[in-house]
Parts: sequence; C-alpha cells; structure tokens
Amino acid sequence: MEKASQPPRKKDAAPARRLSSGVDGVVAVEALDLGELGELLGYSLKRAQLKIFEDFLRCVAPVKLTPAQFSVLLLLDRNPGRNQTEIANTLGILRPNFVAMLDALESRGLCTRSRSPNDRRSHVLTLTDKGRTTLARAKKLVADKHEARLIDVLGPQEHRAMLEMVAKLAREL
Amino acid sequence: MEKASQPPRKKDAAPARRLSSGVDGVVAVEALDLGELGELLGYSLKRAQLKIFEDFLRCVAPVKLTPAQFSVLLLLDRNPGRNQTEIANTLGILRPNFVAMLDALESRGLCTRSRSPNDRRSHVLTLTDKGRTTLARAKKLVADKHEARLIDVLGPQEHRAMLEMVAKLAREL
DNA sequence: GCTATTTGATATGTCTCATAACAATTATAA
DNA sequence: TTATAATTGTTATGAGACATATCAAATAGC
Repeated sequence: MEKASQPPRKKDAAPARRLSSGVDGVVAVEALDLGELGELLGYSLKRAQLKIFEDFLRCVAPVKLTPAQFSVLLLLDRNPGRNQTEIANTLGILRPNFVAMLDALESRGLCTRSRSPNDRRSHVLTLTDKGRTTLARAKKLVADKHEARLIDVLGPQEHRAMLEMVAKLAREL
Repeated sequence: MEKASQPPRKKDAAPARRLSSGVDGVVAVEALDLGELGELLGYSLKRAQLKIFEDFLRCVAPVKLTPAQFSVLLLLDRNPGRNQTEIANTLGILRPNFVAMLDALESRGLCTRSRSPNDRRSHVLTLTDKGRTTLARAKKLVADKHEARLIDVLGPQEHRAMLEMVAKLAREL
C-alpha cells in the first residue's frame, strides 16, 4: 500500500482516476462519486422527469404535441365552454404565457376562441373536430407507447404506487 | 333552486359552474375535471418536482444555495481535483452553462479554479474551507428540514421506495 | 354613474438549456 | 519534428419556460 507520494487528500483516499479503455483508443474517465446525491429525492426526481418528457415527445411525435399542449387538449375535451383563465389556472400556467400556447393550438386548427355571450371579456375555448381526432391519436400513442414504456421499466405495481406517491407529493407538499 | 334565467348551455348539462363562497365574498370557480391527466405519470411527476424544488429552496435559504449549486458543492467535496468538464458531465450540465455557475460559487468564495500542472487547459476545482462549512450547513438543513418534510408526507417506507423507483427511471429510461 | 375588478393581451425580464465558435493547449499522425 | 486533430474553458447567442407590470375592453359592486 504505497500512498507515499500523494499529497494528503482528505482521509478517504480515492483510487486511480483515469483508465484508458478499449481498442478504439477512447480514454474514459472514472465515474465520479455521487455521494449523498443519490439519497436526494429531488435530484433523481428531476432527472427522471426529464427522461419521461423526452420519452413523451418521442412517442407523441407523430401528432406533434408537447406534454403541455397535450394537457391543454385533454382539459378542453373534458371541460367544454371554459375560458382561458380557468384552463390556464388549473394547469398552473400563467395567463400571459397561455396566450402564445393557445395561438399555436388555434393556428393548427385544434381549438377555437370565441367570445362568450354572457361575458364578452372572456373567450370560450372549444376543441375542433380536428382537435378531437388529434387528441384521440395522441391518447392512443401515450397509452400504447409512453405509459407502456414506463410500466415496462417499473412494473405495473410500482407504476401504480409511484403514480399515487407523486400525486400525493404534488398535492400535499 | 331557480336556474331559470340562465341560457341553455350545451347539452352535457354540467352542474352549476360557479359557486360564490365564504364570508369574504370571493367567488370560486368549480374545480375542473382533470380527466386522464391524473393517470399521466409525467404530469404529476413534474408538479411534484416543482414543489420539491420550492421546498428545497425554502429549507436551504439560510445558506443561499440552489439545488444545482448544492449538487456541485457535494460533488466537489466527494471528488477533489476534478476539472470543469468532469463535474459538469456527471451532473448533466453542459460545459458552457457550467461556467457561470462556477463564477457564482467562486465569487462567493466557496470554491476555486486552478490550472492543472499536468494539463494546462483544464481547471482543477477545489472546495474552499468556506465552501466546506457552507456545504456542511446545507447538508444539515437538507436532512433536517427538506428530506424530513418529504419523509413526513410520504412515510419512511414510501419515501425509500420512491427513491429507488425514481432512480430506476432516471437510469433505465 | 363611478370605481374597482376581471379578462385577454402585450411587453419585458429572468432563468434554464442548447449550439456554434474561438484561443490555448495537448494529443495524434505523417 | 511538423502538421493536423481533439480537448478545455470560454463567449456569444438563441430558444423555451416562467414571472411581473401594464393596458384596453368589459363587467361587477356600490
């Protein structure tokens, strides 16, 4: 055990740092020690969330919908006749930022704004037929590809358990 | 129950939409139907993640560290002598974006950049004493306040289970 | 009627994340 | 060795999400 020439580096002597690897001459760097980062729920949660959104985008790519757009279409379908403020609020989107989102959906012919006869300030949001069929296609892609992949990785029990835990955190924290 | 004067609104007779509530005269809007949004893991996961980061910021506010900064300090402590590319890569941060992060930490005296004698291109990153004590304070706040809160909401078993599931997703998806 | 509030919208600013390009340095090949 | 390629830190820049202030039109409350 010769630890002579090394400068005193803490007490938890880390082993050799670099290992040149493989026939292709690529020099790999030894994986770093994540330490207590692995015990930080928020850290892994964030990374999982990014991966999940990536997977969502890939699976739903045929209908060109982002997770946010998909959630808007779902809400419009389930809650016809609502205005922008109501939809934006329940999705946690601020009204100013919701304007451009709606512009994009409306310009693609997926939904429409129409002045409410009761309150001419507000716009009643409605899914178009194209919006409904697009939503139907998206739902199928989400169920068959995206959620299926998650269930495949986690297992059905854990997937269900995780849904509940994550909903509880979103609700009660 | 007089609902006479209202104009006929669609056919799927949704129940009354607005309920004026409370003594303070605030008019609440009936909660919208989230539909299958509650079954979308990514949706709740994202909302949970935002709440967790909020809670982290609140708990760690006394030492003024963001989750990203905390993760950098943790990594520097566990992996002394590494350069910017290595630290940034393992945290999933792109090198250009890591520069400003390091500027902030270095300007607060929490870490230092020094040219490596072996490879004068790279900067060896080192935690300062102030960085170490700050990290120690942050770790205590995270454990005693932040993670404690999560365990309080989820329960110890579920908290542990969720850690593993989320790590699995981040790893295998 | 008069004031305050609400709704959609615009402008703006910040923050995160991603890409291209560059100088200095090192590695590799001819 | 010299010429070429690759790497490191950096800057500049752009896209996207997210937040605030402000506005005109419309409505509500007094």
